[in-house]
Amino acid sequence: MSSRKLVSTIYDHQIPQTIRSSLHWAQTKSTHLSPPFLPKPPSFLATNIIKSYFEKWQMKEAQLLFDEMPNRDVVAWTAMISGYTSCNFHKRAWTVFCEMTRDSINVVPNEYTFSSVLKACKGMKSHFCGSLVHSLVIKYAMPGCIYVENVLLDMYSTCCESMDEASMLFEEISSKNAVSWTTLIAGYTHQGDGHGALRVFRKMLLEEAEMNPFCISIAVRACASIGSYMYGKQIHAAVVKHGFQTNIPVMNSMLDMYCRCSSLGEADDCFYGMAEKDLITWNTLISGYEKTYPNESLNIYARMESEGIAPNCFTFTSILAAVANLAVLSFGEQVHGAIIQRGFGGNLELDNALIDMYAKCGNIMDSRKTFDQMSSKNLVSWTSMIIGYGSHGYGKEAVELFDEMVESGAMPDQIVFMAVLSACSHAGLVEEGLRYFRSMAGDYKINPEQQIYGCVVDLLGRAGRVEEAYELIRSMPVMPDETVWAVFLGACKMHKRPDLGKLAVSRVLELRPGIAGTYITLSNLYAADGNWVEFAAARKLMRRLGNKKETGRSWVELQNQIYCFVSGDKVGTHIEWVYAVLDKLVQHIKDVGFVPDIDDFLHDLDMDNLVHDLEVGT
DNA sequence: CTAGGGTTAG
Repeated sequence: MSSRKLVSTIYDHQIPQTIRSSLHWAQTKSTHLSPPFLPKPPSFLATNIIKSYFEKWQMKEAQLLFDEMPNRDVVAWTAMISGYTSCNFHKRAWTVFCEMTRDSINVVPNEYTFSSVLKACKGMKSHFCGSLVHSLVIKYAMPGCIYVENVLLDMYSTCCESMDEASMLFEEISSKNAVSWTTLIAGYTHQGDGHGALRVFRKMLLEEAEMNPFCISIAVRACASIGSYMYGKQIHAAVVKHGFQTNIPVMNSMLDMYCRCSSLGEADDCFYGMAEKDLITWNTLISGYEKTYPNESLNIYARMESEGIAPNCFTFTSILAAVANLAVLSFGEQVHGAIIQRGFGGNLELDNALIDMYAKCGNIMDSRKTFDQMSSKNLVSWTSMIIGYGSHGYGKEAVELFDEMVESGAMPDQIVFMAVLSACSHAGLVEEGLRYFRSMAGDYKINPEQQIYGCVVDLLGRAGRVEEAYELIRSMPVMPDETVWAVFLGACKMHKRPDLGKLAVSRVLELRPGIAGTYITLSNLYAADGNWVEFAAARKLMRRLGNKKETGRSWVELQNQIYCFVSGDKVGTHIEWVYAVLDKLVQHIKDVGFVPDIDDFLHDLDMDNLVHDLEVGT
């Protein structure tokens, strides 16, 4: 319906069903006006209709009506700005604001206008627009209004790289309220500075500001982000004290906190203690179990379905991650089917999770198919695909995809560089990898982090260029951490360089003592040298640590059955089939000229037992 | 006509 017709229907009292409710609302608000419809429709009536259009996401209708309003006051303008913002059309909201300022003879923005447009700036992540509005706020002598101050705070928190501007502004607010505190804490948390967030939260407690569920839930989220079980537990006590245990968002973030602090038992307690749960509650538990117990994660999902709760995109991304961890292709395909069936096909995050799932389940073709069919891609999409190629040994494809990504205009980050570097490393594309490494600082002004150095050390090390890898470590602008040395250690081991290897071991032990694997490698280095005294000493040290290297497991999926086995397995379901397949594989790799490295195997099994026998004196 | 919280992917 055109707005002209709409206006005439208002005159004719033929109110369409769609706007009857809002009109009714307007009438009850205007009982002092008699008759209810003035010769010209009062601005507030049209404004309320505009508002109700936006609530139904009917932006065209709202705009049409606004365009035909004879007297557009500040309230109508603000309704347009806030309406577009609430529909996530932030740029459009900004344009409306600009139009409004051009009409400044007839209309002057007020605190409502500034609040709305600042929210749009936040949505656009535009520090430029935001500070422009800030200057207008000052010009119109608007500071002092707590609504405007709080949304300015929020805008600076989201649009700035650091929290400096926001916290400065916060200090200047004379009458801070609970919203101001919550906004500041949320700002720190969302920027990944959990410690900063908790510092502010502590200050808030000391100043005895009003405590409410909003603030608690974001503080708990801060605990979760830094993995602080101690603080999380303390805030849990405060939650009980304030009687917030029935608040679902509070308990959801509490649940998430326990999951991220790997206290799944307490997460369970939270979950079962909740009288009321919502979809986020279930999703949080499913995603909490996904990393460590993917099996259990799927069980929880099954329980959720049996209780008649419908999953959403969040649910399915966690489920796909669980399936990817389990690497069970047949299950992954079923989940993919369910996703399409429920109408979640084409969701960006889900497609990214599908790429990852198919790659980890060994079906790189379907990863690529998913990737190609995506209508829009983000960095994660490209990275997932490159990691998939890399782990399948398709270095050339990974490199090509990276170049294609750059051509498409996407801005690479550390992680996607790690992906392409590790793909180069596994495929032996040393020169290509080094070129990418140099381009990071050269073309993209990215300072490589430790993990990038780890990748390049691996790249050189695998290719046998151990000396160059060592030189790279020595030339690093930051102190190499234990992960870099550990990678280097692997290269020393692979290319039989006990001299540099022992150096690497001592660095790893200095920086991160207590990892059994380091001692194993050290002892193997001595074994390769024939130095059995040192070998035994290293093994002894390791045994004293008491922590064992996690057993590596392998499994094959055959006709919808999973057959799981470990090295040296003698028992298991159809273990003889496993060995039959294994024999064929070994024959095949021998045929293509591969010589397996059995050094570790010998030391780990036979020599270790020998040392043990010597120790106990048998 | 205006402000703050909880679950997803590399």
